[in-house]
Amino acid sequence: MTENDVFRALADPTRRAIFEKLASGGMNASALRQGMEISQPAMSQHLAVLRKARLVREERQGRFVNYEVDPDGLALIAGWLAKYRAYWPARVEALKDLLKDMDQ
Amino acid sequence: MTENDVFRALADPTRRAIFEKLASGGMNASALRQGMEISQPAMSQHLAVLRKARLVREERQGRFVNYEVDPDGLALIAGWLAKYRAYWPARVEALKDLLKDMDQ
DNA sequence: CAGATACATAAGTGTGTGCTTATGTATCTG
DNA sequence: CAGATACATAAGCACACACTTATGTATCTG
Repeated sequence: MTENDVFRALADPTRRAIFEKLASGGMNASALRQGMEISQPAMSQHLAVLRKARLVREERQGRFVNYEVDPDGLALIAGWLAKYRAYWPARVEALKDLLKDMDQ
Repeated sequence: MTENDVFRALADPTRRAIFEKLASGGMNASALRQGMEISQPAMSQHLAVLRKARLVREERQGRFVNYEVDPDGLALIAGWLAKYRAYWPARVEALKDLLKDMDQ
């Protein structure tokens, strides 16, 4: 898992769609394919790229492999972005509100 | 400028290096090349990609073209990341501190 | 105006990427 | 054990990408 792995993984729209789907709840590779018009090998290859970037992690459950979001990859992006936070001051207040919400 | 433009622009390590250099202060294309072992056309092409992604914007000054960070591209990444903020709760407090600092 | 400087664009090339088809591996079921 | 199911991996192919060399365009200077 390198910075390059993460950015390259997110550079593909299909992979971002897969990631987004997983963000709404973990599921196995077959379930991920539902409504996505993508072949089984293509999905498997995309998941391998996302795994290498630690954007996703697997957990084998018998015959199935359950996938879920791995926070590590996201954290790397967040860290990268934080370095340039000086450039989006207008959005600071909005972000603060978001964080306030996260406290429940 | 689309989400795809931004992620694809950041997928290249040379472009991230260019962006990072610009983040420490605007400069022209020739100055950007200093210490970067990159040809003039390659730099120009990378800057075109970053421009299309609105990660960078230009301002012609006579014979020179001054480049600087454009917040719009960064904001798009920040927005994308915000959708998945539920996955890095451990870093919320740290982020809050960062935002507090930004208030000066 | 002529040359130099700063940058952009065009065209060509090797390599990487995302797909395909085919096959392999692991687990479950009868 | 045999077949089915879930997924991974291998190999090949078309296309995108990052580079190169060559040339174009705009601005400055003498």
